[in-house]
Formats: sequence, structure tokens, C-alpha cells
Amino acid sequence: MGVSKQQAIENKRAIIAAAEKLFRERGVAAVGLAELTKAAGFTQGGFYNHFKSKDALVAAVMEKAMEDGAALLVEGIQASKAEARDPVERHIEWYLSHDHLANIEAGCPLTAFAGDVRRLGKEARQSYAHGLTWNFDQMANLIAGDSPQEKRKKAIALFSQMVGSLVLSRAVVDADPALADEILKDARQQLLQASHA
Amino acid sequence: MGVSKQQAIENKRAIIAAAEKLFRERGVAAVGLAELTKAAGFTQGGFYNHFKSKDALVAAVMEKAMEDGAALLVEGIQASKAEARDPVERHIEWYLSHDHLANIEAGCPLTAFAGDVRRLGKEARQSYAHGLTWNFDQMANLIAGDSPQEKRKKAIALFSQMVGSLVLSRAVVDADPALADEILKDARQQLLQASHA
DNA sequence: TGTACATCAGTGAACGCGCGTTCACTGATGTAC
DNA sequence: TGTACATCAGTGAACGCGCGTTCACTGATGTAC
Repeated sequence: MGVSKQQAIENKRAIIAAAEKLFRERGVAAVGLAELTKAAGFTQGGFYNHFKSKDALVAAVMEKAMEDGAALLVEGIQASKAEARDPVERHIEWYLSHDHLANIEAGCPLTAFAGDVRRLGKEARQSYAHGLTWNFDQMANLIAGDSPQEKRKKAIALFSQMVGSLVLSRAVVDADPALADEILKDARQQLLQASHA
Repeated sequence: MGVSKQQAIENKRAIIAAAEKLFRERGVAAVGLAELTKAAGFTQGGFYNHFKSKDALVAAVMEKAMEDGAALLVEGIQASKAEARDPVERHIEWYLSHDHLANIEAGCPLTAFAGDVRRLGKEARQSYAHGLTWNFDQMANLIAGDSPQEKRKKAIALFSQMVGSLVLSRAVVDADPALADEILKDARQQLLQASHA
């Protein structure tokens, strides 16, 4: 229809953003291009002006999701400084909150895509692996420990438990909300306790 | 073609078994009825003699997967008795082994379906929640602790960390095998250490 | 600065294809006498 | 025990539908003069 170059870039971003929300919520395979471009405010045909295939979109979505996830962690660390709180404690409380449980559309992408990523294209899988590596590095920096090796081990164990708790809690939140609550609460309790010690 | 009643029951089991393997490996949404019935040795049309819909098959698969997962745990406990080993330790080592990492087709269904179950039918979600409840109950029985409440909390935390480690390890095993190894190894180390204390 | 034209993001219809589901048919199994 | 017939698991083709992708076309944007 005739659109400025800047507008076209913004439209591409809108497609990626709409796709990310839908992919997180319903899974990559279950969301079609028609639905996804419509959610971004466009018709299906224009999609290929921006991406050479659905797989290319998936790669772009994963890269963007990892960037946003990184920003989420950095902002959390900055906020903990402003609030004069321990950043690890603050991160645990946020990660295992009911807000985060319910908000799969905007929360940690490493948990949101954990089940799907195995089945996605190579580029997306690499973005995910890089995102996880970066996440471990950042968390290791925040954690108390005698050596870098020990800090890294603690960071990996802590993050694994947070991911497992959130994944399991989300898996049963519809069928058994009380169990979902219990999983989240127990993990919060234990991890906060361990971070004090 | 004319088939005995017993044969028909075995054929239904074959469809469920083939579907479970494919669903675990590639996701429920990505596997069609044609592929799945062919994998079981039949043509597509006969499917509806056994199931009223794909959703009904998904429910049957989830129920069977949970039963088999329960049997896996029970067998592990019995084996640990025969071997005079601590059952929790043995379970951790098996759960976080490279064998289990690679063998998504036959391993713990709670991890294999953790990402997918949110998007499945109500019956399947309920089977999953029941399976998780049962798993927590069993593991709490095996764990040392001052009270049933404490044992349960420890069981939930332990299982969450095992699931998180395995999910993350599987998520990156193609793109970054060294990282996948590290996640598994660190979790094994830390959880075995904690189980000794 | 104003005019002519090329660019290209977006439209909407169409493509072949595989999906879940339906259906008429087959023929060995299982039952009734 | 032997025969006639109903049952129903399995076949294979077809259904409408939505998928990812392609394409001719539109028309405002952006460029060349």
C-alpha cells in the first residue's frame, strides 16, 4: 500500500512481537502465519517481504526473546540496587511469583521456550543456548561463593530448580491449582533459605 | 480385514505405544494420525474404530505414560533394595544420566510432556497432574526428614531441580553439548551431596 | 522546487499439501441355530 | 459338530479446511533529473 521505510521496520517488529506472544502461549507449531500476521495487523501475503520463511521468523523471535530476557535480568539487578536488596533474593522472588507463573507471554523466555526449543530450527536453538549461557554467567556473578567454579555451579543449580519449579507449576496450574501453588511456594522457601546461608 | 477381539486390543495398544514415542519426540501437535497409525502398522481409516478423536488418543497416551512412569519409579526402588543402595541416590543418578537425557522416548513422562501438557485436552492435563501428585508422594516416602511436611517439601524441591536440569540439558544438547553435560553433571553432584547430608 | 518514474511493503487470491474426520466396502471372527 | 449370518477391525478414498508459500497487482514512498 506504500509505506515508509521506517514504518516497514516497525511493522516487522510488530510481526515478531505478535509471533512471540502467540508462540509462547500456544507453541510454535500450533500458530499459523495467517493468525500471526493478523494479530500484528496485516494480511498474510506481506509476510514474505520481511522473512524468507516461517523458520526465519522463529529464529528472529528467539533472538528477540533472548534479548528481552537478558534485559529483564539486568533491570532486576538494577532495581535491587535501587531498593538496597540482595539481587539473588529479589530474582528468586520474582521468578517464582504468581505473576510470573501466569504471565508466560512476557516472562523468562528460557522457561517459556524450554519445551519447544528442541524442535525448532538450528538458528533458534543456538540463540537459546547462547541466552542460557549468558544467563548462567550473569547469575554466577551475583552469587556468593569461594571460587568462580563454585559460584557457577551454584548458579546453574539455582536456575535449574527455578526453571523446574516454574515448568511443573505451569504444567498443572489448570488441573490442580493448589499443587501449582505448593510447588512454587516450596521452591521459593527453600531457595531463599539457601541464599541466606 | 477380520481380526480377533484380542488382536484388536493389542492393535489399540500398538497405536498408543507408537503415538507415545512420536508425541514425546516431536510434540503432539506435530504428529498426524496418518504417520502415527502407519508407525503402528495400520492405515489411517481404522483409527476411529479405537478412538473417537485425536484428543481421546492423547488422553489415552498420557494415562499410559503416567502408568509407565510410575512403574519406572517402583522398579527403581525395588532394584535399589536388591542392590542394597539408597533409593534416592540411585534415582538421582538414573534421572540425571546421559542415558535418560538421550532417551526421551522412554524416560520420565513428567519431564517429556512438561512443556506440551499445558496445551493438551483436559483429560490429559488431569492425568499429568495425578501422575505428578503420585510421584511427589512416592518420593517423599523415600526421603529422610523430621516430619511428613518436611519430607514432602524436600521431595518437591528435589524433583523440581531434576526436572529443570533435564529440561534445560535437553534444550541445549544439540546446540551446545558441553553445556548440556555441565548442567547434568552439576545437578547430579549437588543433589547427591545434599542427599548424603 | 517540481515532475516523472522506480521501488517495494502490503493486499488478496491462489497453489499444492497434509491435517482430522467420514464413509462405503471387505472379510475373518464370533455367534446362533 | 456343521452351517448361515451378523459383527466389526481394518482398508483406502474422499471430505472440507487451514497450513506455508507464491504471485499479480496496488499505490504511497523515495529518487533522479
